Amino acid sequence: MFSKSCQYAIKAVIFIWVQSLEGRKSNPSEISRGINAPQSFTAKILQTLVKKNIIASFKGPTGGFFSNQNHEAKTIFDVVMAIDGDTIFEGCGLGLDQCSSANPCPLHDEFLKVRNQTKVMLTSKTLKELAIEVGDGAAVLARF
Amino acid sequence: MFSKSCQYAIKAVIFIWVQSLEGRKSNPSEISRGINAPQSFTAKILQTLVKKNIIASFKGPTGGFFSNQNHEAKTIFDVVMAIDGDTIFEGCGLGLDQCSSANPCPLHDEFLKVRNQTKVMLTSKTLKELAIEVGDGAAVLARF
DNA sequence: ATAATAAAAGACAAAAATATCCGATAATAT
DNA sequence: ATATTATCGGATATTTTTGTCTTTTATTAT
Repeated sequence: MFSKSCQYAIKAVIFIWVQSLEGRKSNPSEISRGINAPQSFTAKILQTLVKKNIIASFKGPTGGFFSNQNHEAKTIFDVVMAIDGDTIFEGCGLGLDQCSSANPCPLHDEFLKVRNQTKVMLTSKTLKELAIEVGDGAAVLARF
Repeated sequence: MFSKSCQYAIKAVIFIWVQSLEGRKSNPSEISRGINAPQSFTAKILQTLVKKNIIASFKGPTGGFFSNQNHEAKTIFDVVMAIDGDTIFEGCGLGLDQCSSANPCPLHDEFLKVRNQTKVMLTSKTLKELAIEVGDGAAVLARF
C-alpha cells in the first residue's frame, strides 16, 4: 500500500510531533532509532518532508527537526502525497492508463470503496493527534 | 496496492477466462496483447499461475492456457495470494514486525477497515463472473 | 519416426526502490 | 573569528522488481 520511504516518513513525522509536544527538536539519529529505520535514508526523507512543509528544521547546534502550529492541520494524507504522490488515490487498481466509470476495469467500483476507506484512514486524525496517542502509549512506532 | 506482476496476473486470468468461455485456449502472445503487457514477463507469470492452480495449460500444438470447472470458484483473492502473497492482508500498514490490537501502530484500527473492504473487493465475484462482464463489454482489460 | 508447435525453465539485462557516504552549507556558542 | 554541531545536496552502492532471451521439454499432426 505504501512504499517503505512512505512508511518511514509517516513514522518519522509522528515521532517528531511527539518530541515537539515535549519541547524537543530531533536529529536524524534519534529519529531513525525511534522508528527503527536506516539513518541516512531517513535523513533523505526528512529533507523532502521539510521541502513539502510537513515538518520544519533548523541547522546548527540546538538545531533539528520539529513541528509547530504551522503543521497542526497536517494529516498522514499530506505525508503520503509528499512521498508517494497521488497514485494510490488516483490510479487504476489494475494499472490501466484510462479507467473510469464510463470505461471501467473489472475492479473499478469496488476499488473506489477501498480508496474512500483509505482516504478516511489518512485524514480522520491529524498527525498531532496521532502523536498524542503515541505519547500516551495508546499506539507505537516501533517494537524493541 | 498490487505489484505490476500481480496486475498483469489478474488481467491475464480474466482474459483467459473470457477465451475459455468461448472455447478457445490462449498463448502468451495473445494474452500479453490482450492485456497490454510484456510478453515474456507475462509468460513467466502464467507459469506461476499454473503451478498455483489458478489456471491450467497444455503443451504442444492445440495447446495453450485455459480455465475450466476446476477453476470456477477462484477469485482475484487467489491470484493476489499466488503472486504477491498475504502481505496486503496480513502485514502492518506501517511495516511493523509486531502490530496487533494489543500493541497497535497508529493506523491499526482504520487499516483493518481498509483491509476488510479490500477483501470484499477481491472475493465478492469469481474470476469467471468478472470474465463474463468483460465479455459483455461492461468492463475492459486494456485500452487501445 | 519426424517436423512443428507451444509451454517450462533458467540465465541474463534493465530499471526502480532502497540504502550509504561524503563534502558543502548554515547556525550556534565560545 | 573559530570550532562545533547539524541539516543539505550530490554521488554512489545495493537490492528488488521488472523485463528479455535462449534452451529444453512435452504434445500433436503428418
